[in-house]
Amino acid sequence: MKLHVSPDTFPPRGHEAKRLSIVDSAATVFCREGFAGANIDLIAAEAGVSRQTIYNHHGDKEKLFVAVVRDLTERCNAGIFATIATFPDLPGDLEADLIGFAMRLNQNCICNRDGKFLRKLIQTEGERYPELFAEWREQGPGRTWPAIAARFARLAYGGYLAIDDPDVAARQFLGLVNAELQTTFMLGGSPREDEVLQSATNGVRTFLRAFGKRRSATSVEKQSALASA
Amino acid sequence: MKLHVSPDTFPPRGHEAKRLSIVDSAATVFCREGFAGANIDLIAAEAGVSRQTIYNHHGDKEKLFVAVVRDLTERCNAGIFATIATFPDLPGDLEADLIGFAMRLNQNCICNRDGKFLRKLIQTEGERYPELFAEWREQGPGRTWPAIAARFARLAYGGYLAIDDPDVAARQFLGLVNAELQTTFMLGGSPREDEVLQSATNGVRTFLRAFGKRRSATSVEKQSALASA
DNA sequence: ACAAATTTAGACACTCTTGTCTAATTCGTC
DNA sequence: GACGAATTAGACAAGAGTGTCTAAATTTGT
Repeated sequence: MKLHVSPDTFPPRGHEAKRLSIVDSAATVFCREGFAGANIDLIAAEAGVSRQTIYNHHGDKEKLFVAVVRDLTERCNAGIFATIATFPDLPGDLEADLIGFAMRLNQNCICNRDGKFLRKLIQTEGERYPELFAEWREQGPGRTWPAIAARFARLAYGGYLAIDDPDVAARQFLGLVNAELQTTFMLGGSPREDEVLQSATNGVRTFLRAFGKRRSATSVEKQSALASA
Repeated sequence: MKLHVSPDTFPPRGHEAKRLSIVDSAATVFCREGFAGANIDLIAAEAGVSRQTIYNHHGDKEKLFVAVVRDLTERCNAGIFATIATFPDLPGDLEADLIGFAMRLNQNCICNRDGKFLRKLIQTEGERYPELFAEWREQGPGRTWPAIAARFARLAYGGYLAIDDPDVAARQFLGLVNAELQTTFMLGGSPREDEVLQSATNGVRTFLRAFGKRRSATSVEKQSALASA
């Protein structure tokens, strides 16, 4: 009698797989509808799970929401630190290397599913859960920005850049590299890869016009415009 | 018949005054609670109006929301264009003048009540009303960004700046000037004035390191690093 | 002061959602 | 194959919110 109608998904694998599936679907729905607009039945349907299972796992709509944010924060942070590890400490072509770094950061941490969702949840529900998002602020920007700043400081110390304040430079790097994506980010969309590349390229070029030394032998051509002053 | 030149002086009671009060309170509540979480009774209470009056004026929760966004877009745009009119076309001290412009833009258009609310509504409900926010995109960034770019182009033509692409430069100017306010913006907060000034100052300095000519006599020191060629 | 228009408070029907409960079914594991 | 744990569908109570309606009170124009 019981006809298990699960058209797209695999049959229930295990206990943890179900938990993951729930948090995943919850993230999707919370982002699309907002906390108040999100519907537990919809989350359950999207996760291919009965409503009761959600309550068994998380107890409460609010607890589920907190679990979603914690999960996203953790995964995003891991991604960012993994990407920071690829920062070019000994650049061959500084411009190309920084563009590559910016692209990895955007594609793997900011424009991907987790990054988009976390950003949206912070924007929409940040004021309602001050302690939760204060935690994000400490764990996220509070740790990643200094880490990026340290890498820029190392480049400056190595003679590749002329930087006064590495913290300011790091924030400005991020601002420049994302300068052309702001509107898309606001509306919750995902920029196409060529848009990301365009923004990163323009951003890095301006960054290097401000902070670059013509030292780094390989990219002499790019610096020539600067030198033509 | 209703052609009265009446001196609609006080806020207390009037037909239009009530309409304004409703839209105002609705903006506050929609921003705080999101569309789904917003409660008509709460809006009515906050506006000092009965629930029925809201339905008389706007007919519908959704129509009320649209009225709020249209209202905010219009007022914000007016503010931005008014501020663009103060752009320094013939700068005395370029750095100081650009910092002043950035401060006016931030304080009067981005960090003020209307700007904060509009930004939040776009972020939270943008995906649910594609046509409404497409309209905003055209009327807002679609018109203000080129206007700012034109001003930068004029500065470049006047020999004050070395800019390749004025549109890119304009977006990067905004990105730099707000680089240190991103986290605060995300969480829906209002940065303190000294934070805004700090970000604007740092942003403009970097902008001028990238695009400035050492022409502008007053800020020679900052350009010296660049000039060390 | 009078009449028309507007606003108000409250009741109301209706829908939707949360979270609980139960009994049947399925899964994991031995 | 069998047993305990997890999952399921469905019904359910309780609460909240929207939008309508009405009769009374208030404001507004003349």
